[in-house]
Amino acid sequence: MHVKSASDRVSEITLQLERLILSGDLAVGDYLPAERALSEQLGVSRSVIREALGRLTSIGLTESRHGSGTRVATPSGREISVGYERLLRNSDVPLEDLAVVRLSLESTIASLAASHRTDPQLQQLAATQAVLVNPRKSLAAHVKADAEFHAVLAEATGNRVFPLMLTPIHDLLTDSRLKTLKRYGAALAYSHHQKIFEAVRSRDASAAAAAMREHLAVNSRHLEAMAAARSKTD
Amino acid sequence: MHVKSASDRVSEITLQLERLILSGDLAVGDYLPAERALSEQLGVSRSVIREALGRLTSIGLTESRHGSGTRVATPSGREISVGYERLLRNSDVPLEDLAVVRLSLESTIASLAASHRTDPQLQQLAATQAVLVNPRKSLAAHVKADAEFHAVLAEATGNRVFPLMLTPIHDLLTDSRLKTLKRYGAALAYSHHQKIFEAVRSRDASAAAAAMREHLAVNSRHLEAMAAARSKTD
DNA sequence: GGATCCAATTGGTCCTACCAATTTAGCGGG
DNA sequence: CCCGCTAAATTGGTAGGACCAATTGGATCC
Repeated sequence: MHVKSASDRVSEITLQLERLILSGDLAVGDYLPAERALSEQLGVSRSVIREALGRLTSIGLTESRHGSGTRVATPSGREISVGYERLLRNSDVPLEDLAVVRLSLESTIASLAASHRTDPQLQQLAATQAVLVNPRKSLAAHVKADAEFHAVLAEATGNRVFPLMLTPIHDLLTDSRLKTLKRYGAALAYSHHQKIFEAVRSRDASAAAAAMREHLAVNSRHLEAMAAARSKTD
Repeated sequence: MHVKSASDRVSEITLQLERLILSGDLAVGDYLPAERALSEQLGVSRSVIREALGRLTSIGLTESRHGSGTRVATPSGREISVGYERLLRNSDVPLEDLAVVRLSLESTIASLAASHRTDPQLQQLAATQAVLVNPRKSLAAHVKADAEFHAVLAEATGNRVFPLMLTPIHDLLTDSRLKTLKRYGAALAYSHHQKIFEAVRSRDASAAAAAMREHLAVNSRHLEAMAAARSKTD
C-alpha cells in the first residue's frame, strides 16, 4: 500500500508500535510499556509517544486507562462501525442501501449456518428464541435477543469474516430494527426466527436462506415506507 | 450512539472539531485555524489540540502540511477500507473464508447491476474487457482491468455500500487473483466476464448472478487447492 | 516585471512541571 | 493471620514554554 514514507516521527512510531502489536509480540490484553519508558526506549519525546498511542487508540488498536496503563484492545469491529457511521453521516448513505447489503449477507449466512451449525449453537439459538417469546421481557431484551439470534447464526457459518462484516451493519441498523419490533411486535419476529431455526436444525440450506429473505423483507418494506414518507415531506 | 461520555479533554476536542467539520461549517479543503489559535479559542493547551488533530488525521478527516496548515481532507471512504483491511489482516482469517464472502456479495452485485446499470457503465465494462482480451497488455494491466470490471459492477448497483464493503476484500484477495490469472490466463477471465457482461447488458438479473458464481468458483477452487497443499506441508 | 532573499506564520519536536486516576506496599487494628 | 485503611509509587492527562523546520508572502534588488 502506498502510504508514502511518512517522514514525521509520530507516523514512524505509530507504524512501529502497530507492527509490534499486529506481529503478535503483544497479545490482546497485554500492557504496553509506560509512556515514559517507551519514550526512552525509542529515543523520542513523550509527546510523540502520546500522539502515536492516541492514534492507535482512535483506530481501536489500543485503549488507555488513566493511572493504569495502555494495552492492546480486543479487536471487535466496533471501530469499523464508528468509521462507517461517520461515513454514513458524511456521504449520506441511505439505510435502505445498508438493508440490501444485509439481506445479501444474511441469506448466505443462513444457508451456510444450516450446513455448518453445531448442536451447542443450536441451543444458543433456542435460548434467544425463549427470550423473544417471553412477553414479560423488556423491549430492550427483545432487541438484544433478536441481535443475538443473527450473531449466533453468523458464528455458525464457521466463517469468521461474516461476523466481522455483519456487526457494523447491525449496529447501524439497530434503530430501525427497534422500530420494526415496536411496530410489528416480537411475536412476528419469533415466528420468522422459528422458521429459520427449523431449517437450520434440519440442515436445509435453501429453506434457511428463503426463510431469512422472507424475514428481512419485512424490515426492508418498513424502511422503504419510511423513506417514502420522508421524501413526501421534503 | 452510546460512545461513552469521554471525560478526557482530547476526546471532547476531537468530537468538537469533528462536528465542526461534518456539519459543513468547514468545507473540504478549508484550512482550520492554526494550532496556537485553536489552543487559545478552545481554552486548552496546544498538546491537546495536536493530539486531537492527529486523531482526525489518522482517520482521514484532516491532513496537515508542515509550515502550511491543517485542512479538511477530501472524503474518500478509503480510510474505512484500510480500517477494515487492518481488522481482517489482524484477525488472520483464511483467504478461503474471504472468497466465500466475496462470492456472496458479488453474486448479489451482479444481479442488482443487471437491473440498475446505465449505458455509460456498460461502456466502462466493455472498456475493461478490451484490455483483458488484448494480449499485448502486461499482466499488471490485466489484473487492473479485472479489478476494474468488478468495481464498475459494484458501482452499477446504485448502492454505495457495496463498493465500500467490496474494496477491502478485493485488496486482500489481489494476490490470489493475480495467481489465478497467471495460472488460467486472461482468456478464461475474459470469457467469464463476457457472460456476465451479456447478462448485465440484457438486464437478466438471475443469469448475471449465475455467471458470476461460475466465474468466482474458479478462484475458490484454486484457493482450496492451495490450502490443501499448504496443510500437507504443515 | 521577474527573480531572490528574508521575515512571519505554521506544523513538528522536545522538555519540564504538575494534576489525577490507579495500583501497590505498608501499616495498624482486630 | 487477615482484613481494612492509608500513603507512596506508578501511570496516563494537561499545561506551557522553547526551539526546529517547512512554507508562505512580501519586500527588495536587479
